[in-house]
Amino acid sequence: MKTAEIITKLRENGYKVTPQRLAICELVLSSKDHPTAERLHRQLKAKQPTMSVATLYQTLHLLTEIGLLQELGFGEGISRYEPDTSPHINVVCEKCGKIRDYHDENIKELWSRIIKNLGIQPIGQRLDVYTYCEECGKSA
Amino acid sequence: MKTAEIITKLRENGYKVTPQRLAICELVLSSKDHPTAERLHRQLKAKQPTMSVATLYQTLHLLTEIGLLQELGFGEGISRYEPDTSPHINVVCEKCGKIRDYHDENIKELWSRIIKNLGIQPIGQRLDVYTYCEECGKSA
DNA sequence: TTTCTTGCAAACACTTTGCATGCGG
DNA sequence: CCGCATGCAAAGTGTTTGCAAGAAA
Repeated sequence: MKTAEIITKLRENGYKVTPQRLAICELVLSSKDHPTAERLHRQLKAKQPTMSVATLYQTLHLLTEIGLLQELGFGEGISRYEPDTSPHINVVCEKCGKIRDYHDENIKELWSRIIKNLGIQPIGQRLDVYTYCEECGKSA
Repeated sequence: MKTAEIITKLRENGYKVTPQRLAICELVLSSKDHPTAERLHRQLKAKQPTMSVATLYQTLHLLTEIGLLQELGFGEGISRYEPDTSPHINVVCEKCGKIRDYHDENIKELWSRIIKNLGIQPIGQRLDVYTYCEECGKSA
């Protein structure tokens, strides 16, 4: 997502555009590896040393609010953030916690059929599959 | 799950059978409404006033470990516990947090396709749909 | 100028840990 | 009797809040 689009989205939803918000948005919306808040904060501080966790969390929440981000809560109080909000499968390694997104047309089709049967209007979804990734599988 | 079965399961996995563990197991394994640790603790204390949170969490973890329970982590550090570990959909209300399980034949089909297409042996899954439940939908 | 946002620190909620006592097998 | 389990309280972790100062529109 381009910076210009982000600015538009923020303004559309009544949020002011600040350097902090832009930095957070650009980082998290382009990330492919489901970062934690802690890691985002660490990366952001490298560029803007005064970046506070309060601002980070506040921005993550507003992005979730306007549908640009999904928060994936795991046990042990850890949340990871994911910019891909379309229906797909999160392949999660139970050992190292790595997450890989998996898109498949067949699965999407089947999923929409299930949703239709359910007879509700979903505002989001989360499809996790827990497994051991290749590296962890070998050592297990 | 019957008490006798629980005892067998615990022993099979090398865990001692204590009154606390039995009480926790009987409560959580028969619960249909995805309780939080806090609510379980409150209910357990009514019967056994000395029941500690430490024991509760330790037991919840061992049940997860031996596959009798699934921990559903949400944002904000809240976990809910679910005794149904078979593939099904958690219909979660975004407003009140209520969770309803949904079983559907297509889910089995979805599940087997995931296994085939991904070429992995999953050790668990989590399928959430976020929506507004009937009561909350009306007021929204 | 007005309102929203920031950054800091303190507060918070939930969960885990350390350790002495106690019970299961 | 040995070793794991319990209960308590303290520590820990990740997130949220209150508030004064600062920036966006």
